[in-house]
Amino acid sequence: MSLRFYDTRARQVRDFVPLREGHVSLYLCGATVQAAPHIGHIRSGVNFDILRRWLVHRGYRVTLCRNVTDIDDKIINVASAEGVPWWEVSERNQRAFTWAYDILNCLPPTVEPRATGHVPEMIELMRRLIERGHAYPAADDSGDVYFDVTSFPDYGELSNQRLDQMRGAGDTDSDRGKRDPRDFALWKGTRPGEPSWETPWGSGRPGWHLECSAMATKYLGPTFDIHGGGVDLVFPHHENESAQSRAAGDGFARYWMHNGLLSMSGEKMSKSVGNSLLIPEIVREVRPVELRYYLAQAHYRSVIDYSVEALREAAAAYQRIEGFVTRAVEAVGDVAPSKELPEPFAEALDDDLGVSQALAAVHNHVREGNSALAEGAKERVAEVTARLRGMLTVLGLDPLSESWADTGDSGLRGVVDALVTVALNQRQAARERRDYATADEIRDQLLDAGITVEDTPHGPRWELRNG
RNA sequence: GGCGGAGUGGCCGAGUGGCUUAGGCAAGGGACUGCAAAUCCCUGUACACGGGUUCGAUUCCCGUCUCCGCCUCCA
Repeated sequence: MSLRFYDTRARQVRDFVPLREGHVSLYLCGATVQAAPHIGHIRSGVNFDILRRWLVHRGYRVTLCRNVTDIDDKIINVASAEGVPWWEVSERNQRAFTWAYDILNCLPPTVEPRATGHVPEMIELMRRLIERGHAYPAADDSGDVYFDVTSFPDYGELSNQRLDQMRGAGDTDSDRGKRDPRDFALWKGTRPGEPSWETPWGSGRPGWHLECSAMATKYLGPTFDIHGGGVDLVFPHHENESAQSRAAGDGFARYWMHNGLLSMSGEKMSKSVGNSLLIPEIVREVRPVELRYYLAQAHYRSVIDYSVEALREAAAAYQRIEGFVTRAVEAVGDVAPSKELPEPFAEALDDDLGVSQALAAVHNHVREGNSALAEGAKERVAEVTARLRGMLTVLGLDPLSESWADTGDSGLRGVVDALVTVALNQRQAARERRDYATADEIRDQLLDAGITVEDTPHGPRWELRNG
């Protein structure tokens, strides 16, 4: 079967055929850097990172453009409240996003353009829209420029909304100079004390949607393959992007993919609601790789209702995988990830990125591998491990990936190993003379120090306790 | 008012017109072990409710209830 994805516009699963053979152009709505990232932002990052990795595995060259919107009302408000320049706020938050993507092992985008670096492209797009009669400068000389939604018959097709059923956009303070309340701002005229850029229609700053159209087109071309983001962006953001670009004569996105939201106690997590869950807090509960597993395990279009209990369960499930890989490598030495992946796994991902089912294949391999390990069937262990690592690499969850390597313990591991070995030798001696009280006491002391001991047919092995 | 999604066993979470009705976590039993741990094997409890279609529905259709998202900033 071929690769296929659920397309929001078509409202069904469609076979995926890229515009150019062997190449996929992917635009992802990244952050509006008005605050530090919460777990919901990162879910989107993880979901689309897996999409990207899968496309690469399927042999495509992927150009991923993930924007940063570094100017908007909230950024200005935060800056004003803190008494710092707007760009200090966006820089700080962009760094926080980059850090979060990195520790979650999301591969960096091919290009990460910022809105304020693309004002000329936005002006050009507005010029085209005005020339074609789809946009107009506000009648009150405020400097606002609006998109005329009634001029574009397809308006509403992405989100399946009818213009006559819509409420007003209300995306400016006063809707000054709008012809129709549903028109949306391409450009917002200057207000005192706010940053602004010059345009032929007066000075001002970008509206919310224009930057994505301008940047997607600049880096991916007038028509590109996939546009992604959270479902909450479908309307108005993506609807407006699509309207702008297509009214200007561009083909724009051919497939629209949207990830489901993350909720807390059944309520949407949102910055404005104030119940956000920040990444630094979560990685105190579980390790980043376990957080990634948690976010990846549910289908990307489903809602995840966040709970610490579910997060811990996911961590336990991941540790089972990790435990096998660790023991396998101890038994048979390093095994490179296989490029050839089991059919059930590949089938699952081909079908609208069925990560949940793909993980079933992963766990089946873990079980098979554990059995092989118990039987001492080294060749089979190596085979299973290679395939397992191949699958995990595609999911960005390979325990042996350097991305997860602890830093800052240079050389210490060897020292600890030597010390633990001393203790374990004493424990073995105690066991041999059947002094189990002493043996167990040594084991307990190691556990208190964060070291778990397991007895195997080949002698004891130790690990640092997770979490 | 309009558009859309969802209700699965103790929990998380896939999926399907009947076939072995994923997978994980937790629980119980067994194997292994000095005891543990890890691992393997086995076990139970499902498809919100009411109708309909069908030889057969958790899966399709209709209705009801409940929850959530979007139409306002949002991943």
